[in-house]
Amino acid sequence: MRSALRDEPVSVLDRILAILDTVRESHGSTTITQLALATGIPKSTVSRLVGDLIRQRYLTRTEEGVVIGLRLFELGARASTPRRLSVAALPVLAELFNATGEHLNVAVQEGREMLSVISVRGRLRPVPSRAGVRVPSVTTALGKAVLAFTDDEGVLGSVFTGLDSSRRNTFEKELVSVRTASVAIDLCETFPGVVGVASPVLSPDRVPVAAISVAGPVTDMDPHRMAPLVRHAALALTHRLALQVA
Amino acid sequence: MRSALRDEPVSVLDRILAILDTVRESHGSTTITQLALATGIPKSTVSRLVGDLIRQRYLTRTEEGVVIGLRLFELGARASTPRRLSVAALPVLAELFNATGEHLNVAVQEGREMLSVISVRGRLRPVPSRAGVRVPSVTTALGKAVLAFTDDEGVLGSVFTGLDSSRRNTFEKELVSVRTASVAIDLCETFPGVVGVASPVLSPDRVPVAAISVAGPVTDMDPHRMAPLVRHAALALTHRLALQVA
DNA sequence: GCACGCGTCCCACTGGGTGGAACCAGATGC
DNA sequence: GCATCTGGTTCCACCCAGTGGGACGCGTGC
Repeated sequence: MRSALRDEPVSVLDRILAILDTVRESHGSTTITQLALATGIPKSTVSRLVGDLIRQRYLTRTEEGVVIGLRLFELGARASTPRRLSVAALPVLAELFNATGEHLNVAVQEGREMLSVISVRGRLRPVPSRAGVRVPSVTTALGKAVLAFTDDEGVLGSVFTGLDSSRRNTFEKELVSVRTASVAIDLCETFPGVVGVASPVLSPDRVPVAAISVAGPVTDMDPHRMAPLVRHAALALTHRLALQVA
Repeated sequence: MRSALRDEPVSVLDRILAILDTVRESHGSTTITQLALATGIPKSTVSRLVGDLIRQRYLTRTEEGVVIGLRLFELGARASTPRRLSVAALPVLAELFNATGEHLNVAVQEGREMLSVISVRGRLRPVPSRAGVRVPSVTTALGKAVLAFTDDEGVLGSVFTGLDSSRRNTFEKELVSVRTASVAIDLCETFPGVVGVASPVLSPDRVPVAAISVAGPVTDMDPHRMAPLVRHAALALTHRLALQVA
């Protein structure tokens, strides 16, 4: 039916979430018309839904268009996983930052990508990642660190799709070596000129729940000097999370 | 109609937002049944909606119940106002923290309360406020700093309600003096043993958009020493925001 | 003036949402 | 063992909330 560029959301909930996600993806701001086009929802419906969301301050209208509102910020700040990780990771990150001075990240797996949950600014400019942004799992150190310890065939499969068989083979080899070293390296694969070094954070039953990484300029940061520091931090975080149970 | 303890949400959107807000308010976690009771929505409907929200990862199920999920964290991290403020405030906060070493907050007005948008840990334990939490406008330095510069009668009125006429009178006098000093003080009114000192951040057309505050132990922090530092920081932030327009 | 683009509003139609009831699953009591 | 309770899920016939095409208002640029 309909023009249907994509799966058009039918249920009210799907529509609302589609609108929210589209607003998020539109860095900066969107208009009603753009939202209607992007989501495939009729303009009048978008107008009504967005109006309601603005009234509840889940969205806000600025001169430049519609943006995420304060209520969503409030909700996001209470999200369970990021909070638990923050509490446990703060002292670990402080120590790691003292030792390195570089850009730090703690990220969790989200679909076939990694979602940065905490981010500490180092000297890198522009900042390659902030809390709340996604980075690809295949190329980043964060992603490789987690994937190397993942048993879930579904996730691995979905990440592999899109790689031709030769790249896939070298990638699987890389994961094996990451598994033995407990450290993954991203040599300018994701951001030009940026090296990343990451190590996985495991739950008590050895399921990877997150990864912690250091990133710096390729010209001036030695990944092999960073490796033990990052591994130590990840182990410390793993340990603190295990205790945190409460 | 119906039993109606409160305004029962009818539209799907209202129901979803009511559920999300209830999950947020339940520090920790909730169950389907508790949500149904709190929102007045039939259990079967809550079950279906929550199920959908979990499927989309806006909520997550843990052993202890339902909690805020990663997608909401992602959305919240992209919220417009907090981001703009963060970018502008970071260097200002860094300087203020160097000068004081105390707990810092940047907050915006949200209804009759203040919503903390950025929070820097000082030596206070337990931490009185974190990013994403609300504090009352009437007692906090943050709230008074903003209220003193607000013209909106509606907001002032709604904050005043609940104060008897004598308290209201002294409060109005306090706001006048805050207006001349550009600094508000909270002497253990909100948290026992905690002093707060705040100064407003204004938009170019002199509407209060936020406030910046220092908080420390009453035993060991002199509010009058802090006042000029906080005022300076607020002015700097006001200035940086005015430039940021772009 | 006219045309265009964006947002809002209107209102008759209809199918997605609803919710009471039945059903599971696990825990607790006797 | 059976009965009971408490959480959660599933079913499905009914019906009204949500829908969306179209009209409208407003600003803007030609």
